[in-house]
Order: sequence, then structure tokens, then C-alpha cells
Amino acid sequence: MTDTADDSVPAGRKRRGSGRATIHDVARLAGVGSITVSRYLKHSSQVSSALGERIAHAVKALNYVPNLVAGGLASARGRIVGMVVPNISGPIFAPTIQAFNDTLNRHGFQVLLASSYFSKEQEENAVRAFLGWSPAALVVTGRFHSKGTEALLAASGIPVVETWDYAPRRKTIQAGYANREVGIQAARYLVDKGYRRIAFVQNSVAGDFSALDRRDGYAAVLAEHGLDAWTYAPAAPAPFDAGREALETLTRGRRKADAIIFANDNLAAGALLASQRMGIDVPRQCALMGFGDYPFSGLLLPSLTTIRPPARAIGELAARRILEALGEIEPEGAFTGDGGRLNLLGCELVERESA
Amino acid sequence: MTDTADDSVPAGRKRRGSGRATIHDVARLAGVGSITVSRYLKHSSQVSSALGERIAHAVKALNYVPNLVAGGLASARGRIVGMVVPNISGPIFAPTIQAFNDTLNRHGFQVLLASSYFSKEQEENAVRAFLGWSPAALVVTGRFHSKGTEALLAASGIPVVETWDYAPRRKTIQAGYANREVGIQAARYLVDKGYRRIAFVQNSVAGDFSALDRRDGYAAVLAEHGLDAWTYAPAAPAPFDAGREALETLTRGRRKADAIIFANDNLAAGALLASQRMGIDVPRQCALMGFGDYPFSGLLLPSLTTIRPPARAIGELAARRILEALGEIEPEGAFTGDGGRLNLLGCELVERESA
DNA sequence: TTGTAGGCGTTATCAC
DNA sequence: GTGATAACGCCTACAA
Repeated sequence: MTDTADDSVPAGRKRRGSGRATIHDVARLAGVGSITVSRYLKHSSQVSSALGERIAHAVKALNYVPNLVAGGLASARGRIVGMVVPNISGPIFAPTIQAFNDTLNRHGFQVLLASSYFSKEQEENAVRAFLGWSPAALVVTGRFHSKGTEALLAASGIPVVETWDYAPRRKTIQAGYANREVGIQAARYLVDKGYRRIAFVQNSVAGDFSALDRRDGYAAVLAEHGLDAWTYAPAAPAPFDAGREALETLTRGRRKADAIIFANDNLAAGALLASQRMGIDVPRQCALMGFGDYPFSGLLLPSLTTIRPPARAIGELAARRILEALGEIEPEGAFTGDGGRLNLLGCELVERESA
Repeated sequence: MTDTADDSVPAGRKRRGSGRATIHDVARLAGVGSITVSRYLKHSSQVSSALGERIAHAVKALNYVPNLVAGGLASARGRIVGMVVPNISGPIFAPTIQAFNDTLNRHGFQVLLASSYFSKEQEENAVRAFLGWSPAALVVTGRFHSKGTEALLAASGIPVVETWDYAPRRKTIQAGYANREVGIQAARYLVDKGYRRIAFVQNSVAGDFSALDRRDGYAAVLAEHGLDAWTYAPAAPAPFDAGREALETLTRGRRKADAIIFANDNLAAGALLASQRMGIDVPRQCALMGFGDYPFSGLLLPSLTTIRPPARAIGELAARRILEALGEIEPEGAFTGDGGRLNLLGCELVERESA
């Protein structure tokens, strides 16, 4: 590509060596020491402008790209951050990943991704694999992990952020919301609207502990009002089917629900579609409420009342807390009582037609 | 965590060094040379079982995690693969990323992600950033790149896979489908159903060249049948709004479309929702067709006829071709005429109610 | 089958 | 402000 490159860099690739121009090649061409090149690339202010220009020319002439692997080894802290999410492609976590990745990319960090599929064991494997890359920080989802994972994280000595959940007085950095509060929020909304036989439908995915927290909040509100909590766990594995199954069970028995809170919008959508076939009038006969505000939720007929989690904000906050912990940016945000920064985000109840 | 660890590994972290146990610590504890440990970790069959067991014990006792950064530097080919996609969180690319990431993770590779937002410049930046990690391979989206990107890729000397597109006689490895054929597929379907005034609505995102290929296929079919091609480019930036705008323009003028192909399901969904408010009977008065088969497309009323791209298959195929090129797995798949393997995947037309 | 020597490309340290 | 030197932790090459 560049003719000048061929003069100073041996063409072809040997068994060893990347074949690319190194910092030494740049230093030689610029007539300076390689450490000066390194300094110029990091803090150009520490190098005289005369040398700086010669170095800049050499970099361009050789098409030099710094080897970050070597840099990571030398400095013992590479610019890599590992992130474990339950899944990459779901409507929930994708915006978090997007925001997290973009924010860290902007600061010169690379994000490594792994999916746990709600399995603590897979999460632990992913964390172990990440540790091999000497990451600058790690991100996991939720606050429930295996003993092994907790040991690995504690021993790692690097900033760890837990996303998509929030519990007070927890030592790790968190970026999320309190799921129990969200359950309370949903149940209050329905109770205030006059519904009395309110059921909660769980996720068919076993490892989704956050949904259980929401259920607890829901149960607390019902107890508060002297109402019976009523939880249903569908058997069908596919979410749409599970939603249909739940609706059938909860509306066909002797006791009939007049409102149902679902663990997520997929379940709620399954129920909503089934309601049309079953001739159930939503919300008059039975109100339906989801969680997640998936992209389709506003498009359904009737549109789905649901709760919108701060997916993008979680990703951004997690990235910002990491950059702060690494000294890349100045800390920011409201203080909490114990001197930390507030990491509690809020969920928004999106009132539509179904409840 | 492990008591034995504290005996041989100095506690605390110095300026230099990760603070973790190294291969030398393991070797010392096991009473062997460090190279033997390295060999055992890679090909345990090349080490006698006696030493192997001692090494395994030492690894466990020290909680040793190999430093992949150092390994990557020494061997000049780290187990990292870079992937550039237009965006991470969209319904289209997320399943590709998921499948790609999971497949490569299973083989001990880590995927680095970057989003280009359909900008060639951002794509080039991402490729340049990836190159610093000495990746084993790179994946990009589509076959249209900046000169700079092409130069970087060509000079990299590593396997490069282009996803989400396919053109015959192209030298790079591809994993995708032919967008032009998809446009033909859609237009044929509508022509065969008797529609005659068929319009095509473009994406408001400027860099989405694949949609233009589909439009060309559509135009070819119409020309074939002596019909006028009719392309509309919405001004509204948000896809739902753009879809509504397109429907209004194409059905309110003197010439009225009897069928519309949209560049993606978001646009089509916007039009579908608008059709209800406008009192347009879909598909009798105007048929609507999308592309992408997003999760909501089957839930709309009327449900959206669309084309489902092989999103997961693209990710898997890309991963497999990379693993093949790196000698990690055996090549597989049908041969093409020129001795290569067939990388052309198919799209499925999903016939629903809207067309 | 096992070990020794040296290098991978960069940065921390210390001296000028 | 600039540079020489020695790590960083592992792997390739070669020798025993």
C-alpha cells in the first residue's frame, strides 16, 4: 500500500512478529527513541513540537498502528472491558449493550461480550475467560451470581459493575433499578384503577431472578390492600405460548382474574393475541400489563400498557462508572448518604390501552 | 481465596505485573519447566500423565488463569475477532451478533464489537482500532467500504468476512444473500398476485446500500412486465413516521399505488398503523410488504407480509468460515464452480395478511 | 518427553 | 524534554 513502508519494514510475515510496523520502526524513521514515540502517542504535550511533527510524519508514512496487545502486556492493564449479559439479541439488553459499547469505544476501550442465557454457570465461565484478557473492568447482569463468580470478581481487583438491578447497601457498583419497586409500581397502578383480582405471571426462564423481585413487590402491595396474591408459572417454554396458556388458565377457572401482570412483554403479547381469539375484551374484561416496553408493544391492538426500563441509561451509566473508577473521566451524579454516587435509575410506566 | 496461593504469589499489585499467578508460578509449584505447563494447557497429550496431574493440581491451587494478552503477543496471533455492524441493538443484526459471538466463544475466541451506524468513515475507524489488537480475523457488514477500509483489510493479511450481502465472483469471504434477488422475489410475488402499481419505499438511512440493491431487483421485475418502477424516498428521519409519510404520499396523489414494498419492516409498520387511521383497507386497497421479519411483524393487524433474512445463519456461517480459515475446524458445505464453498444463503418470503 | 534461550512490541523506571 | 534498559507473561525454535 505505502511504498515508504517497504523500505524500512521487511515484507512478508515470519512465524513470529506481526509483520506490521512497530514503534521502533517509527522511532528509527523519525530519528528519536522509541519511548519518545510512545509518549507522543499518549501525551503529545510532553514531547517538543519539533520531534512531534517528525514522529507524526513517520507514523503516517509507515501506516503505523500501535499494537494494543503489547501495550496491554507492558502496562498490565489493557483497554478491554468484559460484559456478561443473559443474551445479546433480546429487545431488553441490546440497547444496554449498544450504549455501553459506544460509550467505551469513544474512550478507546474495547468491549468483550459473552452471553450467559440466565445460567450462573455460563456466567462464571465467561468471567473466567474474560480474566485472561487482563480486563480493565467487568460488567455482569443482576446481583445473583455463583460463589465461584463472586470469588473471581472479588479477587480480580478491578472495578465490577452490576447492571439491571439495584439493592441498597451493596458494595459493588450498580447501574440499574429496584425490581421490587417496579413490581410495587405496577400493582399500585392496577389497584388504584379499581382492579381487585390481580394475577402475576412468571417467566418460563428459570434464571430470571429479577422477575421474582417484581413479583415480591406485587405481592406486598396486594397484601397491603388485603387482597390475595396470585402467581401463575406457565409450563410452555415459548413466551407467546406461555402467555396464551396463562390467560386461558387465569380467565377460565372458577375464580377469574380481572387484571394480569406479566413478567415481560413477550408473555403479555402472547396473552393479548390470544384474547382476541378467545373473545376476551381487554381491558374491560381483563386488563393486561407487561414489562419491558418492547418495540412492538405500542403497535399491538389494543396497545400494551407496560413498564419501560432505562435500558440505554443503564449501559451509559455502567460505562461512566467504569470510566470514573479508572480515572478516565471526572465523577458526576448525585451523592447518596454514604458518600457514593447515586446509581438508582427509574422505570417509566407507559400507560396505553390494555390496562 | 486459596491459601496455597498466598505462599507463592506475592499479595497486592505492584505498578507492573497483574498480581495474578503466572505460568512460572505453576511450573515452580509443580516442579516442572514452564514450557511443559504451556504444552499441557494446549495439548495435554504431549505431556506425560504424571507431570500432567501435578500441573493440574498446581493450576487449581494457584487459581491460575492463563494471560491471553501475553499469549497473543508471543504468538503474534491472538484469539480475537473484530466485528463491525451498523448497529448492535436493531432487530436485524442482533441475532447475527449473537450467533457469531456464541459460536466463536465456544472455540475460545473473543469477539470485539463496533457499530458503524451505516457510516463508512466510522467503519474505517473501527477496523483501524481492531487492527491494534492483532485480531485473528475481521468481519464487516456489506460489500461497500471506503478506500481506506479496503486498503486496511487487504494489508491486514487475515481472513475477512463480509456479511449480509452476496455478490458472485468476489474475492473476500462472504456470508449472506443477494439483495437484488430479494428485491426480485418481492416484486414477483406482488406481480403474480395481480398488483400493477407497485411502489418501493427507500430507507431514510443514507448508508443502507443493501436496500438499494433490493430496489434494483424490484425495478428489473417491473420493467420485465412493462410496468413503471416507482421509488419514493421519505423525508422523515424516524422510520415509523417515514412509513406513514410514504403511505400518504403514495395513496393520496392522482396516481395511487395498489402495493408498496418497504425497505424494512419498521417503515412498513409505520404505514400499516397509519392505514388504520386513514381508513385504507390493507391489502385490498393497498398491499404492504416489508423486509426483515422483525419480532412484531407477525403481531400487527393485519399481520405483515415480509421477507425473513437468515440473520442467525449469517452469524453462524461467518464464524464457521473464519474457524475454517484459521484451521480450527474442517471445511464443510457445498462447492461452487470455482472451488470455493457456497456462502449464499436464502431469504424466506413470509406470507401473511398485508399482501 | 522435557528444558533452555530468546524474542514478541510496548511501557515503567530511572538517569541524563 | 529525551533516552537506555529492563520488565510484562507467554510461545517458538532448537537442543537434550
